[in-house]
Amino acid sequence: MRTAEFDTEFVLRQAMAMFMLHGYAKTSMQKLTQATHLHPGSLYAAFGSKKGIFLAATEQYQTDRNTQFTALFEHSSCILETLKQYLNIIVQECIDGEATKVCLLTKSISEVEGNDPQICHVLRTNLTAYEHAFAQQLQKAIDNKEITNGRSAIELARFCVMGIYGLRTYALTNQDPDALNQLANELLAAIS
Amino acid sequence: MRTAEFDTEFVLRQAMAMFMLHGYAKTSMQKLTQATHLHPGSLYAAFGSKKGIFLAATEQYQTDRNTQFTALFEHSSCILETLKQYLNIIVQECIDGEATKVCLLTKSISEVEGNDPQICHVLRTNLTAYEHAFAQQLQKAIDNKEITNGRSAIELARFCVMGIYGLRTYALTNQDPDALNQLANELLAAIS
DNA sequence: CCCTATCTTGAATGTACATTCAACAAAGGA
DNA sequence: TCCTTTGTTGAATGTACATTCAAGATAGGG
Repeated sequence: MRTAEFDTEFVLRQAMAMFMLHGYAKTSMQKLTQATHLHPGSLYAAFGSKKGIFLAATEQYQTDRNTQFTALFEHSSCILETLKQYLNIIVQECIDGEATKVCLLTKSISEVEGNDPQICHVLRTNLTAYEHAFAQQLQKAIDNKEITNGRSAIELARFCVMGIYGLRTYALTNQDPDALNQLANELLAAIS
Repeated sequence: MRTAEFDTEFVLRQAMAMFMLHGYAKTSMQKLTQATHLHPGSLYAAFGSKKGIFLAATEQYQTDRNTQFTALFEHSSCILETLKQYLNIIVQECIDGEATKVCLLTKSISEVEGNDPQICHVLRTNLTAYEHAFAQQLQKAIDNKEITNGRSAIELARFCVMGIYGLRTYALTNQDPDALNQLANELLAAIS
């Protein structure tokens, strides 16, 4: 027998970074072998194909993001305050992040839409789960009476994720921190 | 002498559609020759390279979009009402458009960001011009006293385009017309 | 200590791509 | 009419890619 030598999480996080930086199509197997320090054969043995690597990286991304989200909101007494923190983190990622400037899921679904229904379906499922995670927190805020505008948690969650998608895209056109912070504040104001 | 036989606008609009459907990287010269009914040599004689074709298509896209925008707002007596119409058009494009589901500029800048500074710069410039066009209309609405919330036209325009970017991205995850229309209404409410 | 099952290595393979170019066609001036 | 200039054609070129695979390495069981 012989056991695999590499750390799957490390490999997937490196791959993830490549896909976020260069997109799905322009991330070559060569870039992936360099970033992961694995040879083509090992990557193919572990993940089957470039698409397999991408889907595994996507899953790792979702896991990591979900951990971060849960940690932030888990013991929050004021949901709106925590949401504000969350938006600030995103703004910061947009300003000084290299890979984290983008969301792997939205960047990829935009690239792949109409070309690969399988990848699209996985990405859509993950993004819908993200929306639901927001809805859950916003429901708590409604129950709390932090939010009293009569709009449903689902409705607010949709607006929230739409705002985040827009904010990240807008940041590609304008990196001014003041503008981005103002947008984040306006988003928060629009749901409270 | 001999004169060129093709219609540049037709060629660029066909190319545009290919780039919107498949993205920059996955639009091969073969797809472009098929869509434009031009042979590689003619395309290269006219535009120099694939990048040249893309940049020319981008310019045509901006021209077409600007014509549409201007036509809609030119003789508008109620800016907010016209803005509502504009958002409805976008929602409709998201629902039943094939190529028009996406904005060529945002889709491309998201794909190409970090890989091609030249293309990025052109796209950023065009998207900034788009934002300014909004600011101009919103300034009219402020002068009109249609909008009296004290926020500047620039600020409102930023929020507006961010919302549109987000709406288009959100539509890739959820095609439900009710959800999209509601988001459009909430966006409008957030700026009035 | 050796054997075998599994992992690693990286050169080889075939394909798809962007780009070039030499041959051909047309059009207008001389 | 013919000649020159410009447009058109599409096969040929070299490159970069995803994927494969045979040879080598390693670890644990017998």
